[in-house]
Amino acid sequence: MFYLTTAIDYTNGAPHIGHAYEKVLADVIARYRRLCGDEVYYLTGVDQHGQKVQQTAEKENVNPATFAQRNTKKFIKLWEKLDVQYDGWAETVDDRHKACVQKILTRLHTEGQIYKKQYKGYYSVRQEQFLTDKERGEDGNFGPEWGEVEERDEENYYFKLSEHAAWLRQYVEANDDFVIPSFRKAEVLNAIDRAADTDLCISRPKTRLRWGIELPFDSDYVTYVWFDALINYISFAGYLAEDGSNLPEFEKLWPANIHILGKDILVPSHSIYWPCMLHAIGFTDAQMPSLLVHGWWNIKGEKMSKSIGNVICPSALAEQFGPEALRYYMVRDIITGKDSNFDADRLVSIYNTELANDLGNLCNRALNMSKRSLSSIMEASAFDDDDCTALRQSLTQTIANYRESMDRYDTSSALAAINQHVSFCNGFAERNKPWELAKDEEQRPRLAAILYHMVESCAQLSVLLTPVTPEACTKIQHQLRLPDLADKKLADLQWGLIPADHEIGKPKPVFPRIQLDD
RNA sequence: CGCGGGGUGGAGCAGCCAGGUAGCUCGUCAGGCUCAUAACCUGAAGGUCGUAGGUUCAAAUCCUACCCCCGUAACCA
Repeated sequence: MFYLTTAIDYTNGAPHIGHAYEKVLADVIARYRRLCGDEVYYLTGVDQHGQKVQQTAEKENVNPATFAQRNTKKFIKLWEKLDVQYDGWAETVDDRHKACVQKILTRLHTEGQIYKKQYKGYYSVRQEQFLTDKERGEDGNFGPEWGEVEERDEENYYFKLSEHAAWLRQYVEANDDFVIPSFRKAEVLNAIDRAADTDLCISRPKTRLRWGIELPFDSDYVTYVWFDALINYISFAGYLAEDGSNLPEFEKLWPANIHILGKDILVPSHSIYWPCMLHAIGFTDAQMPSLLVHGWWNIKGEKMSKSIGNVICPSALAEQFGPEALRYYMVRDIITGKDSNFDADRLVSIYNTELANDLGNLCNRALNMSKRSLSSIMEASAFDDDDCTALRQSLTQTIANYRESMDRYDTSSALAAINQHVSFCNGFAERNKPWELAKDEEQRPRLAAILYHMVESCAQLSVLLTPVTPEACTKIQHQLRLPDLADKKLADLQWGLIPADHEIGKPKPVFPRIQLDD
């Protein structure tokens, strides 16, 4: 079983390109694992609790549940539009999730992992947060942006994070695949040292925050973000689930093969709090998940932000260019783990060259020539030569490279591998000139072999590309009149997917070029 | 003061962890082809791999110092 999750998105606003990237990346990986023949469980969802949601809802004069639900719908709609197919959907308001959270809190409280402590400090009423010395200006006072600042005493509950720091350090040092890519490891180790002597506040008094899960041992408090949001990864996987809860069997899913998340939430939440929480609950080293950390899409070199006003709406892009063009771009023009610049012109350029001109055109010319000179019958031929052998080798190599890259979650080079074979096929056509062979009846066996090699390539490529552009691949398979290709696994990709004397269908461009008007 | 990432032909990037002819896509230029989605194929020009040292037979890749860009600054109760 391959269990993967994404971060759950905060329902305080509408989804942007970063949200879309993460879910599409996860979807591509999930579909790839299915192609490998794995059983896959893909969990994603939304984080609906918290102060921001409560505040924004109040401003709009609706209750937080309604507000959160309204935004949740925007996410669900987008995943439909982008053809993101998940198996489990996590909403933190779900009663099954709440029950799991409360069971865990009860247990840790009973075991003394959670304790109550008083804190005294300066509190900004406007920002609704305590202030530290870092918030002080150069003159030592809190600036006007904080509004009225008052001294407050407040009691809260803390999780004994510090007790797990030593364990975590040795675990992270010993396990290179805990954080992927590995260059993020240093960051995590540094953060562990900083967290070593600090415990984690996990509550808010209801006087300040009502919109959350109540502490099972103190009804004056709700739990704050960590013990709510992070637990979704196990609660919706069936951890401590009641009978009849309609959740998966936890033992089958856990540990998660990968939690996919952005670099912004690696430290401290996912790389420190989460493993320590799991450790506190009793999970062993072998039961720890891996973290696949992706980078950000920047806009013209700048971070995307509402205040700059450069936020990109994935839904509008999907409508303008088509969901598959967007999917392809998002896993092609960024190296998993690193940042990249989002650029609609590049999206169009990459789509037009790689999908329309190269692959789409290859399919189209192969089918069209077969139709014209073979009446669409892929007749058997005994002809073979070095170039045909080279094409078959190229395809074998492409599949191997594709797998190797996908296994590292490097979607960009996996697609590059596909493109390499597409280029080979287009060159193959130029070298063998089937349009000339067709004029000479004596060349018929060679003609049939050349076209077979091209059409067979289209068939195999249509399987390889399925995780990224499922719709288009279905279209190709339909034109080949081989709908069964949709059920093929990678292991089935042996030469000869096209049966001898099989009749293929009519060509129609599957990746129409995108024309920009201006 | 910190921490993380980055500086590679016009543009965008890979390569660096496990040193050994500098690679990819786009763009540019010159040819070719005509089956195809004004597509496709071939060839060419273009880089002292941020700077300065060091290690080595050999460094984009390892070490040291420095410069520049981006992000982040936990815990915030």
